[in-house]
This record gives sequence, C-alpha cells and structure tokens, in this order.
Amino acid sequence: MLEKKELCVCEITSALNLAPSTVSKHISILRDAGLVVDEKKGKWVHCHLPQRYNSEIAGKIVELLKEHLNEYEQIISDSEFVNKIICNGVCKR
Amino acid sequence: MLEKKELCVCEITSALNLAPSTVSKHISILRDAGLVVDEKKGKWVHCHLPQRYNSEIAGKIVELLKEHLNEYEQIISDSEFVNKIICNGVCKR
DNA sequence: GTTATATTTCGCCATATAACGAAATGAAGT
DNA sequence: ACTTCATTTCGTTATATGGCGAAATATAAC
Repeated sequence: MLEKKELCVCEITSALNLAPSTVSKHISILRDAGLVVDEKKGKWVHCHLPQRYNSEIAGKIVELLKEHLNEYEQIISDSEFVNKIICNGVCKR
Repeated sequence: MLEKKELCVCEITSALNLAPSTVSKHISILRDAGLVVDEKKGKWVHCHLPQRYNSEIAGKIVELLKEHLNEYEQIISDSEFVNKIICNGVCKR
C-alpha cells in the first residue's frame, strides 16, 4: 500500500480493518527494523517506504517482494483499497 | 549446512544441539514447503537442498540468502561444524 | 528373534506473537 | 479552556511456535 501512496495510521487501520492500537504497534516494529519511515505531521503520523534499507539483503528482499506482490489476492485488494481511501475521507486531513 | 553436504537427521541434530524430535519436525515442515528434500536410505533419512523450488520467489529468496549467509556468526560456526561431523562419527553410517 | 540405532509421532509446556480495549498523550479547532 | 480526532501505551487474552521426552516405528546387525 505504501508503494502506491504515503498513508497515515488511520488510513492503514481502515484498509486492514484492524484496531488503531494494533496498527500503531506494527508500524513501530517496522520503523525499528528500518522498513517504514513515519513522521508526525500535525495530528497525523504519515508513513512511507524508506529510500535506503539497513542492509543490502533487506533492500534486495523488499525489491524481490515488490516484484511478486501481485501474486497474492489479499495484497491486490488491499492495494486497490488505497485508491478508495483518497476519496471517501477516512480521516479529515 | 546442506549447501556444504547432504546430512542425515542425526547429524543435523548434533550440529544444532537439539532433540531429534525437534529436528524431525522442522525437516518435515521444510519438506512440505519444498525447501528440503529427504529420502530414506537404510536406517537414515538423508536431507539435501532441492534442485528446483515451488515458486520463482522461493528460489530467488534462497539464492539471496545463500549469498548473505556468511554475515551471521551462528551460521558460519554451524557450517564449520559440518566438516567435523564427517570425521567424528556422530552416527554410524 | 532380539538388540541397537535412527527416525517419527504425540502430548505437554514455556514462550512469542498478534489482536483488542481502555486510558493516556498530542495537536488542532472552537 | 474545552473538545475532538489521531495516535500511542499498557494490560489482557487467545493462539501459534518451538522445544522436549516418552513411546511407536523401521531398518540393520547379531
């Protein structure tokens, strides 16, 4: 989803249909692992993919995953959900 | 370790210092995932890496891992342990 | 046939993981 | 100041995972 568009926590929450606390925890784990960058902008925490990864192998695995993401139904529909998010105003930013 | 040499379950058991039942379970999971091939030869079950993987991405990830295995201390020492196994007769095959 | 060795299956236990809701915190907007 | 909305923190719960030992199974050796 972040490949398509920078998203805030509440947008990810609505896309994945999980509790905000759950998504928040996951994001913090991914941040600590250097797999997601998040920055506070006003009320919202915006998340995007990093430009560089912590290790060569991390970068390569992410690259590989990106090439194969379209093989999984759930990921396709989550990715399509991102387009709707822009219109339906999940949060008021 | 299997990159270096085909191994039987008891050799893997001694290298990883785990109970035979633990290793057996792991091998069966890896077999079901197509990540290890095991064949019964007499008393022993010999394990080796498969020639082809179930999916393109599986093959590529394994390839990538092989290139980066030498970055991890534990893996280096496990790999070195394989050389000793040949001499010290862990099992009597 | 009995014994020894290698492996698997099963049930058990400890720990890790992933989810939630309630409460705390932060930042705007009124 | 007060309210509202986004997010985080914390404690709890359910489930998954990874380990073990005991017992069952399979093969070879005696």
